[in-house]
Amino acid sequence: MPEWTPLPRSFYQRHPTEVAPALLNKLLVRADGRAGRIVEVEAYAGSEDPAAHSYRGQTARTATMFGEAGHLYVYLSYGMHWGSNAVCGPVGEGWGVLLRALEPVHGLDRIRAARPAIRHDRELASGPGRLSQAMGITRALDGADLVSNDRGVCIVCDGTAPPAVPVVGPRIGISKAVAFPWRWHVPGHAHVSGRAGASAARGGSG
DNA sequence: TTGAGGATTCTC
DNA sequence: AGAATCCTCAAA
Repeated sequence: MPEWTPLPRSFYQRHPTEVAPALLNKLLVRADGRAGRIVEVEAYAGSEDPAAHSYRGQTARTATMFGEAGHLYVYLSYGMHWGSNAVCGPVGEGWGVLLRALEPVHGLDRIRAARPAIRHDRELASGPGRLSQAMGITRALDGADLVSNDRGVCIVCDGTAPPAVPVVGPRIGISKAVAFPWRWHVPGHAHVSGRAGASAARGGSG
């Protein structure tokens, strides 16, 4: 694997609506060699965002979200899937960016082994639950530091810039603040979740 | 102590 | 369209 340096703390110390599009085309990397390019993200913004887990203040579940920027916040979704977020902003705000889809780029053998039932590679990590399963992320990694790489999870830049004009739209799967345009993805990318990714895989225009 | 409601995914 | 599955949190 190439030598990569994790993104600095300062990268995360901004509002999630700035951090989220900046994370597109960065790489999520595990110490065992698994790595994937981030192609879809959503911002969640604490007390200003009714859809955020952190909207009503800190709880046991969301403690990591209210901590230092650059740490991994992992939550259980629908009782069976894990969701992975990068905490951002000042301590105490409860801001974060949900990682929704990856294009696997390294450690494909391990990633496929973690997702034995899939038919196509585009289903390996195209969705927050799939992404976490593909990368071996569970609540056990909640609070891991993506900057110091203390527990074998980090986010790096391999020199690829974020898309100049990302696709922006409403977030997926929420029932509050449904109109906030706080989801971003790489245009025309086959590994984006849902209809957009499938359309891109067929050669659609976006 | 209770129960409604999930930042989803898979199969029919 | 419906099931799977269980933690979280506010208290109708």
